[in-house]
Amino acid sequence: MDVKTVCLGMLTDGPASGYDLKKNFESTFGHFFAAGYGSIYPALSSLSKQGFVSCEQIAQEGKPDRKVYQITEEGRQFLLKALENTSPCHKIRSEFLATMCFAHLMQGEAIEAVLDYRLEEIAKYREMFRQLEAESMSDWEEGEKFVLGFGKAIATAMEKYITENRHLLTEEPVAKTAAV
Amino acid sequence: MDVKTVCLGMLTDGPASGYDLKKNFESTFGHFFAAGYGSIYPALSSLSKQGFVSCEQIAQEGKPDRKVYQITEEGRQFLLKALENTSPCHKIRSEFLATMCFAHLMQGEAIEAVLDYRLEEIAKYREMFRQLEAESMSDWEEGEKFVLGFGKAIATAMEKYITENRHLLTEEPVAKTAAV
DNA sequence: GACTTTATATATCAAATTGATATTATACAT
DNA sequence: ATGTATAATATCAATTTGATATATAAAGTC
Repeated sequence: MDVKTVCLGMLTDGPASGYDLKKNFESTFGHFFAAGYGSIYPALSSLSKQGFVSCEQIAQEGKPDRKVYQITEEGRQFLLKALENTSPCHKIRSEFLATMCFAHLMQGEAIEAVLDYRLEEIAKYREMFRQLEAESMSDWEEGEKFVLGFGKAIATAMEKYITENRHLLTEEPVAKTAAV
Repeated sequence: MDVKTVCLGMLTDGPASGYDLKKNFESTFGHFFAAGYGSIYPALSSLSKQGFVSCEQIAQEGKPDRKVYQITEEGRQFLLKALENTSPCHKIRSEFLATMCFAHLMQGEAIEAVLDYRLEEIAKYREMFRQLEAESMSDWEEGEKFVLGFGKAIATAMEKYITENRHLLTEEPVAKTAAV
């Protein structure tokens, strides 16, 4: 599943512009499947060329025309086929974990700073989840609720693990010859 | 932190060829920071041009020359500077979660298949962690142990969440007008 | 004995993606 | 006044992905 397919999926919820989709990516989707303008706009032109979306151009004063995309029947069929893939991947790209693998080359303070930063980021996620639940959860599909819960569960597990195990990285190791 | 920096970090463990580094990415690193030949080889040539690694070319019969790279003092300095970044990111790209967001467009059986596949993948991870611990953990740096533990904790949390919440996606929702 | 897969080793390339930047106008703060 | 946020598009170099090409030996399978 690429950015094109995800955009198509978002359009099943109603017509939207590239700008609208970007907001979608920023608020919720982006936390497990990121995309920027650099991939959204090319995705929409490509979908348009393939006939999977139609585009209505709306003139505006002072701003560029608003291009509102709508999924077509062919687009819907393509999406349903794409969703039949029973082995979608789940990948992590973590500069955080890569950095921690090299902790032995770092100063204790730098390690602490990295861990603190990660905990802050996790706290931000949790706050975001909390707000989403309070504000707009009533009209969500079950799938979206499942995904939000998944995010919460992982965030909790990460926070717990880091808090309980950070001492492994920052305490001075016992000298290996101590027992001799 | 890009592939170049991670390769440099791996070379602090001793000289290695691109092929060797790829094996490293496959066995452990790849599970949180993937890289293929298409990024490893260009990374090594680039590091070589910058003087961060030196290269010894070893002739072999029947096979291409083996190019063994070694980190230089300048490379080590560059790496240490890169590790001073106190806000390394941790990103997820999950076709799995994206698919689940569109579960309402899917057949119940397809949803089950996707969830089962994910659970199988997690089981594979856990088995890999188990093997790594049994085989080669004694000579690991603390950082590597921390990262392995992190992986295990997340895998456990994902498995638990999916098992306990999959019914949300596959059970028929109660009709919304039932209470009327 | 024939055949297939795995391991050794490099390299390249099109396509996708990232992250930043450009453009232009309104509106709201400081 | 000056900066920042919002609305809206678009482009681009650099990076990364995933696949493919090349060539040989060893090991496993039928």
